[in-house]
Amino acid sequence: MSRNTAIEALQAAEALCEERGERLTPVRRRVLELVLTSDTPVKAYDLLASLKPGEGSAKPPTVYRALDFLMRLGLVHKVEALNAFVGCTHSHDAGAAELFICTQCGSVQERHGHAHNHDEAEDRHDCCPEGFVIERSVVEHFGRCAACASA
Amino acid sequence: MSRNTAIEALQAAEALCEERGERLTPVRRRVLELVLTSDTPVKAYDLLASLKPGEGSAKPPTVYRALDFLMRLGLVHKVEALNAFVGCTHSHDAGAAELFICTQCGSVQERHGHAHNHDEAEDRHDCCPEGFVIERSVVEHFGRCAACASA
DNA sequence: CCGCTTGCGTTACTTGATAACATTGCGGAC
DNA sequence: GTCCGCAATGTTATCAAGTAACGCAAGCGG
Repeated sequence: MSRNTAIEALQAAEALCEERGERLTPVRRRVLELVLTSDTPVKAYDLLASLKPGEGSAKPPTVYRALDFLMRLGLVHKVEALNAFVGCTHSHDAGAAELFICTQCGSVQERHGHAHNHDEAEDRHDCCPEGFVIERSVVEHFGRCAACASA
Repeated sequence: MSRNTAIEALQAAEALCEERGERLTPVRRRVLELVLTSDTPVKAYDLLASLKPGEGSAKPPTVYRALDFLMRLGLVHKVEALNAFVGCTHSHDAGAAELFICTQCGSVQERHGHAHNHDEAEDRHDCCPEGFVIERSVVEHFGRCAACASA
């Protein structure tokens, strides 16, 4: 993510926390910043390593707690197939996110919508087992982004 | 998966290996059997534990190698969000699998199709970032199956 | 018989994630 | 102001997931 976009996203995150009465503490802010400024998904233990240089502190729970918080607010998403995390700059009330991850350059693009019986339900029941009620969806596409595909 | 379905799937697996010139060795067969006879996704280390009772053998690589083989043949799928594995009884030439996992009873149902630019490409490019070429998709829906939802 | 490939055993280690408990700091009740 | 309680963090320890690297043995082709 570009530096400026990251800064805007950080400010948006502050605003969101303010609005929701949540606290964007230093650790959480730092973790969010690290995720946002990376242009590829970030691993939890890389975050851990990036946090340390200050002192000897920063153990796994620190990172995972921050990530849990950020995910709860929809500020970051986990890429399940990579065990890694990406920043999210979309409005957080959209439907389930759909991720497109380039296996060559590592870039990630996010799209929304495409809900089955999530929101608009509609006539997609031919896609869902009869009676199944979706609560959470994981949709991750791996391939080549436009730039890498044409290279 | 019901006992009989599992037996049929095992026979189908044997046939598939025969046809492809692949070897369904004892370890591989045993792992497939364990995955098929479970009615919920199975964790690698549970498989490991299930394999042991014979002797002291069976270390992680044994299980992961068997699982890699079975995935390569499309006989099992990995549920990325759970780090667990499920058996697959579908014809293996279908498009990307779409999994529906009940968070209450753990049952998994599989559907196919729904390819973006995978096979039929068509007019779904409004769903994909322009120019993105999908190679592999992970689609996992979590919620309540019909039985659990109505309970 | 030789050498190659494939599968498996084994050791050791890295990475991913969480449980459980101690500590701190802030805000409200009084 | 003091005390209580809670949310966040620190800390220790451990479990779970996955892989690298090496060696051996069986099968097969020449």
